[in-house]
Amino acid sequence: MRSRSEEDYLKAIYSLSIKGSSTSTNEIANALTMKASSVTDMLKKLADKKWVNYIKYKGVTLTKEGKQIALQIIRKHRLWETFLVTNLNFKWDEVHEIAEQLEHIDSIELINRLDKHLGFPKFDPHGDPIPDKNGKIQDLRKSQPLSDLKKGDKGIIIGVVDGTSIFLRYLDNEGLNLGTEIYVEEIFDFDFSYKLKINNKFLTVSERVSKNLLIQF
Amino acid sequence: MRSRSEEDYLKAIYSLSIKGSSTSTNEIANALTMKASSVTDMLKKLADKKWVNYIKYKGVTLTKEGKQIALQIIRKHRLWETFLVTNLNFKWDEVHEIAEQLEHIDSIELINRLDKHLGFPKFDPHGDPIPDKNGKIQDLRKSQPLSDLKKGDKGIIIGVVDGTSIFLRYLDNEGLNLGTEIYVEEIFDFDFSYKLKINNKFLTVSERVSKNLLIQF
DNA sequence: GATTTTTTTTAGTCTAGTCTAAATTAGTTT
DNA sequence: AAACTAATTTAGACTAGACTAAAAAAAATC
Repeated sequence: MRSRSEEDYLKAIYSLSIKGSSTSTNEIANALTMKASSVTDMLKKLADKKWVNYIKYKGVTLTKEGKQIALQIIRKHRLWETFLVTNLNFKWDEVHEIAEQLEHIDSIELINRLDKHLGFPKFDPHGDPIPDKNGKIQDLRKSQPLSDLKKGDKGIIIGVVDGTSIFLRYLDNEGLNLGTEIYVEEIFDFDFSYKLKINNKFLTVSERVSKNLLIQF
Repeated sequence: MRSRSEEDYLKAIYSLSIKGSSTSTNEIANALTMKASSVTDMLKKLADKKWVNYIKYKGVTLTKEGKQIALQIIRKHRLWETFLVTNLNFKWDEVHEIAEQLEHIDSIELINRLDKHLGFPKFDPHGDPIPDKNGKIQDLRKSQPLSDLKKGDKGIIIGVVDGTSIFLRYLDNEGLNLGTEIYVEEIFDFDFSYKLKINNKFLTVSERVSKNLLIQF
């Protein structure tokens, strides 16, 4: 069996290894808000269990098995988030902490039935893809940050780059939800802020926000 | 915050103290399959937190606060079981282990929304009452074991005394579900087995079973 | 390439929650 | 009430998973 702690490490290593191959001790420590020495300890244990390839001072990668475990945890996390939003009417910025707990519930049967109950969704409420029971992830929908759009372009919001709670709450507040259609009315040169038209109302967002919003094309 | 272990102890003490007031160290150890010495240790910790009244060698009772916590865990357990059966189509004998995990998920908002989603059920799939958000339990539905019925009596199955998995699986197999209407066709003196009529079919159950099945009257 | 800085590992400590074995208290029997 | 038995507690040990501080290795700078 796997401990909750082990699962957290595997998930973190997976996320960090998406960009760039090998992951460093410090990166992991940072992601989990732990000390580097604790990470070193755990990496040895994970290596013993053949879930990671670990060479002292040289960083770590997931083995096939380790990657598969990480994908299953992400699958659980995203399915539970979908459940919370679509069945229990949570807002998409309220579900992360609860899903962090639910993702460790151990029952394959449970998660497969939940998947079926939700209609085998391919994307979670944040627009992130949900791995299937074999760990396969549907190709990401083609998207680009809002900051790549030009004046006069239009598109639909399908996700965010940085899913922190504060940012999601901001979006919700401004009426920027998944599926919202936007039109670029104007781009201001002096600060690269975007004036958007949404349902015939106008809203100006900062450059920072424009880089965080993913638009389908 | 409460650890999972602490919650398990409080729940066990609650269950054991339903019949008889004070609970002994050994009873708890037995219920949790642990050694008595471990229980003693934990009882001291729970007493420090004012969740139990503990006097060395004299057994233990829950404080008001401890009882309230236990009731909330039982509430979560039974709501999750209801969810698993009514929404995910699990059989009632398959849900216990999963609910044992889910009952420790920490979010009051989650459980209240789940309660609402399920239509504020008063009883779980085993016929056990579900405490409300204030810990109030609806009066048990009036019931008696099948073994108290006489020839010619009829009634509806509304619960079981001993909810072990083997027994529940047996019931399911024989078509004895919650809500099933039964008629006592015959009682055999030599072994006190019951011949029942169910949907115009006949089924004979042992004395043991007859003492475990609760019938509404 | 020698020196300094940063990263990583090692060594040793701590806590929660378990255990075994020994000691103590309570309950029961004669 | 003394002696035995059963229940309970104490004392000491272990593991997982975290930490701090010091040592070692790698990377960066001069």
